[in-house]
Amino acid sequence: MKFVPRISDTEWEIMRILWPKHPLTASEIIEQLAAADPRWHPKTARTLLARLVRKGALDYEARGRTYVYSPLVAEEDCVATASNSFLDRVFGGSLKPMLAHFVEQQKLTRQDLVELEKMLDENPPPAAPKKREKNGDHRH
Amino acid sequence: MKFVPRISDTEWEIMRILWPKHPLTASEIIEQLAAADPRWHPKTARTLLARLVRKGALDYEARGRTYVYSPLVAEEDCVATASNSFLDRVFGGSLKPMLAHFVEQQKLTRQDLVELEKMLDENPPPAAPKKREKNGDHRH
DNA sequence: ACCGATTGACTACATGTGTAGTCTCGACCC
DNA sequence: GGGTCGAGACTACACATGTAGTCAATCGGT
Repeated sequence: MKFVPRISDTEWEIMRILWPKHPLTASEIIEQLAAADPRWHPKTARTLLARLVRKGALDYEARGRTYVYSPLVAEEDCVATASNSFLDRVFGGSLKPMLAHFVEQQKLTRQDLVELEKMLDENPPPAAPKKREKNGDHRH
Repeated sequence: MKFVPRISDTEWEIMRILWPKHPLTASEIIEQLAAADPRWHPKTARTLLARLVRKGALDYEARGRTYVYSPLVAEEDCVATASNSFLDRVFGGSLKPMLAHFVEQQKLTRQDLVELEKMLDENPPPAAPKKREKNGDHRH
């Protein structure tokens, strides 16, 4: 149960830039954000970078006069946390209704299912499957 | 593209009580919430009910001296919205990485996949598949 | 050496969210 | 009929979030 800070919607966009490639300077990050969506304001991005650092999601290191940023938290941990939280919130924690939803939405094709089965073949489940920690204790 | 208000984490817990069975009085709702998690404070629940009404997610009707609440928005619409938003945020909008994630987490068994295929058999995809609206325009 | 551009630091601010308290009034119990 | 209790109305308040502005130092160019 690694610690992952709570990452907000817009903050995710920044993390998803840094996970695949880092370290990056603020301007490099801002450039990528703007490329994906020109509505990004540089100042907004810088604020979010600072917040992510404060939260412990990113770290930076001075390189000359500027900083280069890198993730402090692993993508897979954040993804797992966000997925569990989504699952609990929207589908009461059970996976099958979620999948059923995507099948109904025609987002999921037979081809996808075949590929997933192949993944299972390559990734055989261990004897003792991990159990998921339910209920994210959001109240204090 | 039905309108669905933004529903917060805790508000979801209330919606998920009302969707399967309604109308319900505030006390009935509070009772169910407390049964699931005794940390729920009645006042908190009432505040959320009021907010959901203000947002247009719920409606109420006086029954004697109290109100009975019912959803104004369909569960499937809210689920679809939340799912798309989650998918965009965490997996950049693509379903397969998400499923891959759940397979890796051993949350998804071969049995599940078989059942999904059965669903596909019963629910054959139409000739022209719906396309998903990307990008939730969260900036102003 | 001076000027403008850039960088990070700090500030701002409306709105949303989680959590709950106070206030008022009518209903019900003696 | 007076007290109590529960319902709903309104208020509170800290923290998060999206969005950006101001300020001061500095770097690079001329």
